[in-house]
Amino acid sequence: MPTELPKSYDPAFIEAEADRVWMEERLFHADPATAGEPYSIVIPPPNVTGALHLGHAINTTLQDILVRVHRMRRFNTLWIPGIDHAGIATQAVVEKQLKEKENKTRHDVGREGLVERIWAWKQQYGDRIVAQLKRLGCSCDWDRTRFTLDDMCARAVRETFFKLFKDGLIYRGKRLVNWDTFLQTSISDDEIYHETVKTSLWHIRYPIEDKLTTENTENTENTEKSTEKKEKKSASEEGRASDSSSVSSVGSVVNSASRPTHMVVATTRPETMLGDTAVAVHSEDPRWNWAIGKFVRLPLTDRLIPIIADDILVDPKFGTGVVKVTPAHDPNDYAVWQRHKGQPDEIDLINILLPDGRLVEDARWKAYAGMKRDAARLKVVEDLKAAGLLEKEEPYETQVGHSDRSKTPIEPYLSDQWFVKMAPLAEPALEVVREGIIKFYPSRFANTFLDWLGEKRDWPISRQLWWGHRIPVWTNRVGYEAGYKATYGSKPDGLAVVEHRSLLTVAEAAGRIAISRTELQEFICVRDESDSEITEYLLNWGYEQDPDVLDTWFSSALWPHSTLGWPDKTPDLEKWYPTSVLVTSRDIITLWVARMVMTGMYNMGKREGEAPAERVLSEGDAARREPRTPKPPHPHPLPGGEGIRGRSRAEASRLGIPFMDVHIHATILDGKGERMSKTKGNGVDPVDVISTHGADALRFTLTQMATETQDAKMRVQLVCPHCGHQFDNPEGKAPTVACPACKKIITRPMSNATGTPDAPLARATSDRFDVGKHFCNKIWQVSLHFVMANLEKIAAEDVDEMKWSLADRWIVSRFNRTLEIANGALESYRFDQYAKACYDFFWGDFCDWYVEASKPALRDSRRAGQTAAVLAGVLDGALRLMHPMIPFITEVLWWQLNKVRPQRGLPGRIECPPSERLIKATWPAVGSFSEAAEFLFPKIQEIVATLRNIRNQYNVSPKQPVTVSIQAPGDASRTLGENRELIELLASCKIKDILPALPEMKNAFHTTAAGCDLYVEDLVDPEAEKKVNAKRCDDLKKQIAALRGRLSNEAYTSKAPAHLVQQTKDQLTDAEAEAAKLGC
RNA sequence: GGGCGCGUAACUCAACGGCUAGAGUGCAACCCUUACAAGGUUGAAGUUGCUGGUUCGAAUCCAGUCGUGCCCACCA
Repeated sequence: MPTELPKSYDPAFIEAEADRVWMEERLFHADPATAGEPYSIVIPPPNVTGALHLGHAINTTLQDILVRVHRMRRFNTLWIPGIDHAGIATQAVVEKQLKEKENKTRHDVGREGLVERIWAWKQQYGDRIVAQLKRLGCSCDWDRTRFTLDDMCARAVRETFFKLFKDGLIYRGKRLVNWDTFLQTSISDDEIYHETVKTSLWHIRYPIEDKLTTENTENTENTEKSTEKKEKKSASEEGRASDSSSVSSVGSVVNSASRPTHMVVATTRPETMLGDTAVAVHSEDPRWNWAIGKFVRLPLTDRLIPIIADDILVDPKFGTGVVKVTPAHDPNDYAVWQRHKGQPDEIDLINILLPDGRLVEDARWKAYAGMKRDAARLKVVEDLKAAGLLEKEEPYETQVGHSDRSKTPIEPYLSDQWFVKMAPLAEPALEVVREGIIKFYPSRFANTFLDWLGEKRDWPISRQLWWGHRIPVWTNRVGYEAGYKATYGSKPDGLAVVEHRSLLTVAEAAGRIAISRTELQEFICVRDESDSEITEYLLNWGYEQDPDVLDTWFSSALWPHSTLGWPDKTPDLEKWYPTSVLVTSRDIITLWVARMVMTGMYNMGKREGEAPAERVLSEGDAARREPRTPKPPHPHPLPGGEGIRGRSRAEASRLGIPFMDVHIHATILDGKGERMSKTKGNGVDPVDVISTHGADALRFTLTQMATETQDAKMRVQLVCPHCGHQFDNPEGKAPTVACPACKKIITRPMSNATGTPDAPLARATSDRFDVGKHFCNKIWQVSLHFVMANLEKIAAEDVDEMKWSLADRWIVSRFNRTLEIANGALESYRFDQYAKACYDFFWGDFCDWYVEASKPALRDSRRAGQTAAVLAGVLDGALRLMHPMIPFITEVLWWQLNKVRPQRGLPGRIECPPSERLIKATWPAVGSFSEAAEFLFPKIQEIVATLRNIRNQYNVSPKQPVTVSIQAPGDASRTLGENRELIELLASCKIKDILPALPEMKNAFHTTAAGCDLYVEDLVDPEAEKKVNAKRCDDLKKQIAALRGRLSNEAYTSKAPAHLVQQTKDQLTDAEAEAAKLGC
């Protein structure tokens, strides 16, 4: 470090210095062998797709605060950083780039080629993210940086998949995916945008037939199995239908003569009727419930499909009350199919589309086979018209989902996917949150978790992508024989097949593979990626690895234990799992938090014997259980050495839960109240803010904004790269704008914009961060140029509290009070309160009052020594207190303080054990208070404020001292007398007398403060006096009236707490006394 | 449609059911006072969205209502 620190606050210098030392001395590095209770956090891994924005900045700042506090509290603290590979988003970005730069598709470069390119891209952008985190001051253990697609995570993924597969929790099933018929791939929900499309709503007649005709025409159905089912079904439905008509309410029985002969359904996609397998009505709709169990003849196909009841799908008040059901091509209808599956009224599922959007070749709709969707739609409508089955066609506007990538309409498309069964995994996860073993802060977010997980919807985990963890399942898609023949040139004989089977059995028993079979296929999950013996063998037998990859959340779900080395029993895992807290934003409670709890418990839970993952809470648990909604604690100290929480770590460890607390923090919004995101282009790069305000200012401001309920809105401004002018970011999405000051063109910092020589890239920032910058400046100035400058001049002497002034005792007590508030705030994740406590203390108490009070004392050789000691002790404590929030400035000031005054500390009040580096210093302990000083000093503040007020009212020049006499009751006059000099300095006045009784003061301005009479000489102006005092009198009168009213209310005096009643009485006495003095 | 929030000074936000509802910014006046003009002192600024209820007492709790935001499900 250079010997000379810059005179003015220079964040860039400070950040570089502190960062260099922290890195050189590896002070973020954690070692499991070190002593201390474990404290650990895993970072929510940012997506590698883009640069970080302020949302990430608040998230990581809060984590860093917790990490640094615990490091100072002597926990063995680890913060693991990392990045998420972000499946589809990343692949899409690279594919887009490929198209733009080389005009190639992914098929041109092939699977390996594409993945290689994505890795290269990842390297660049991953490094950028890490660099951003470092600039923010995140004290992550960079040696442990993980990536969700690195080898370590891959092993955990592989092992988890294998376990789930073996336990029968992974299965193959059909699912409706969002299918892009142009790119022929499924896409995620996030990549769909909805567009309003003008189309028609077609009303189609479906003729009703009863059961008799059914059996005659059933032959048109193709599979023998379904005929069999249908007959059974029809019979049972018949029973049910008659049941319902006899049971249901008035109006359900309709005269059969009036019954219609057809049903009318409305649709915007008429071609899908070819895949209809039912029509649904509401079971209590009197218009239709008589028809449940009967059939309709599906036009154009001549198929009979059942009329079923589905009260979830059908809203009887909407439209005709009849809904066509096309399970293979509509998500709601698919849900109907699922609901009725295995029930007596089970229905079929018919796919009519090919991956390219043409209609499947099928005897049932020969006329349309091979046609494109839109052509088929036209022809279906035409044919219905011709058949007289089109009731009407009306214009209609609807929202149609489009693929963001091909801009073509999405088709819901049925395909084979892998799923994880949720029920067995979800139940234990629900339990630990219900029981408060995992706690949410704020607590209301537990509901989000519970509601979502409570649905236990199976989790589709396969994605038709190339970027991700490939599904480790090999399938004999082509049958053994063909594959075997392709490899060995002949069909396998019986012996070979038997040998093959037994080899598989042996491998399965050895835990190398797991097998599941359907009638048509065999699925083999290979446990170890490096087990090439098995995989080569399988390939030779004609097995193929599933081409899909896993949902990116599958690897994220394992993050807390995979990053610590699981499945190995590493020292890291032993030491730091479960992690202490998860800090994240509310939008991924379901996608991420819930899944981490499930997989954590599944992989890490210690099951005794055969006991299932579910557990029964013991009595001990119940005793330890705390109320679900704890009130934010008022100042109280952190519990001693047993962690920031009182819950048992051992229990959490046994259950395998990934973290004990979940803190959901506020969301950062732009000036319009919209969430910051890359695609919207309203994200602000924290590094830009660091360049304009400094990292500490950024962190302080974000901490202050981290309230419990309110999201943080901030107006975004651009900094012109030409002239430095700062102006509001104009609305709209134009990539460039003109600077209002110099009129030159600049590029807006949107997504990955880089700017051009003509239009350089602007920085985005916000004047909301001024608070932090001003605060840091204040800290710098007072610490370096006042406190330390004085400490250099004044020799250290032993602390002797007997020599302390009122102000000395007061500031030390205030420090401890602040520390107590900060501890309570941090314990309940109320970061805003922590920031406010620091700010109020440092600026409001220390700078505004104590520093001023110390000035006369520092000039007095008898008092200078003690005052210097108090200044040093308080500054020491304050730097420790604020370091987690604003680490750079406090660290650099700390070094200087060490030089200037290496030994400091106020025994029993503020202990200051020395430390070379602040990051390694201890967190202060709450020392004892001075109640008397905290009572008396504010009286002086009040008198000073009143005198200042009078000066301003009278427009007295600051250079012109006024003469003041104070009449104060006995004790008070002694205290005031001791602080005469202080009052004189702060109020710029000259005090003549401070006495219990003053002679009559005729030529003086009279007012009151803190129960004393103040007389300001030479300011005699009855009008002005009246004006100044009139307002005070008004207030007093109102107050007296209110207090009297309260006391005369018997309900109040009898029901309100005694201390409040007493307080009211005291206030009344004081107010009346003051009113009397002022002659109100 | 379901769920969760929010509505307090011109702006951004605080405020365990209990002192005259606070702070920062902005605004006004005065001050380059020997740490700091990125500063200091003082001041103005509020029917706590609206209506009703519970209570000795409501910004706070309850009901309704209007406005607004987010998440989820989305209409044949």
